[in-house]
Amino acid sequence: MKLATWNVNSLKVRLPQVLDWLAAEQPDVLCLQELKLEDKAFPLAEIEAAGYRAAFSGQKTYNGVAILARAPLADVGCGIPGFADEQKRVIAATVGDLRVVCAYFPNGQAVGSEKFAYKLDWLRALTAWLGDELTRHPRLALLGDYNIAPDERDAHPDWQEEIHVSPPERDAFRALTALGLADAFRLFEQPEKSFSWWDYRMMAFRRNFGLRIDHILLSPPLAAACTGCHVDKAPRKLERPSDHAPVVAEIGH
DNA sequence: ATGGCGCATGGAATGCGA
Repeated sequence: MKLATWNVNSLKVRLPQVLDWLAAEQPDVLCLQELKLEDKAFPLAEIEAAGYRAAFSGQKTYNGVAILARAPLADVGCGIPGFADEQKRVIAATVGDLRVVCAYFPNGQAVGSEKFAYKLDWLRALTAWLGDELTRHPRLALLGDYNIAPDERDAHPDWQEEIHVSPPERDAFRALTALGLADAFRLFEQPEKSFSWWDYRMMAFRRNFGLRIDHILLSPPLAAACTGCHVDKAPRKLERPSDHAPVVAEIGH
């Protein structure tokens, strides 16, 4: 079974790339972030024609998340229960015996800003909810754009900003793994300077000036069955790419 | 210190992302 996550930075613009990628990679589950479109504009017909079903929660201009899956999606929920938020950042669904949570974590803008405080509040709420969710669903995967580079290896040495690498953000990431969730990427040997996002500017992709901020966290039974995890840089090389690349994890039976 | 690119909105210039 193949699980994947991809921040597409506008599903409207990236739909042809998403359809090509689905056809080529045949994931069982693909989580999308930054749809940047309202639900009425979601390209459901095209995705169903590609052999996938979809659960989605979108809004105009910003945010927006979706789970695409070959199998039916059950028990769909949007947002973090008990955390009032107009920003569409979380969607969860059960696919077979798997609980899939797709999340677009807040950017945070700058350490100490209002948006940074929101990021930390959001992370606290997410972590508390997932603690509950794990008791109900032992086979759980949290996929998405975390906007956190968990440790030193996950940021280019020349990354100057504090955002995405600050101690409070990394503490919040560790609070998630402390629930028992494993970073699928780090279950395996990986090339040095493996990243999942590269700025559009400064020829960042060509220089591999990036961050690893897109992650797949797996609960213990899934981590035990995980046979591989990698970043697929191919879509980042296309014309008009998203600034993020897909991350893929393979799970055995 | 700033902008640099791309996307959205709206129909130019601005906000935002990371």
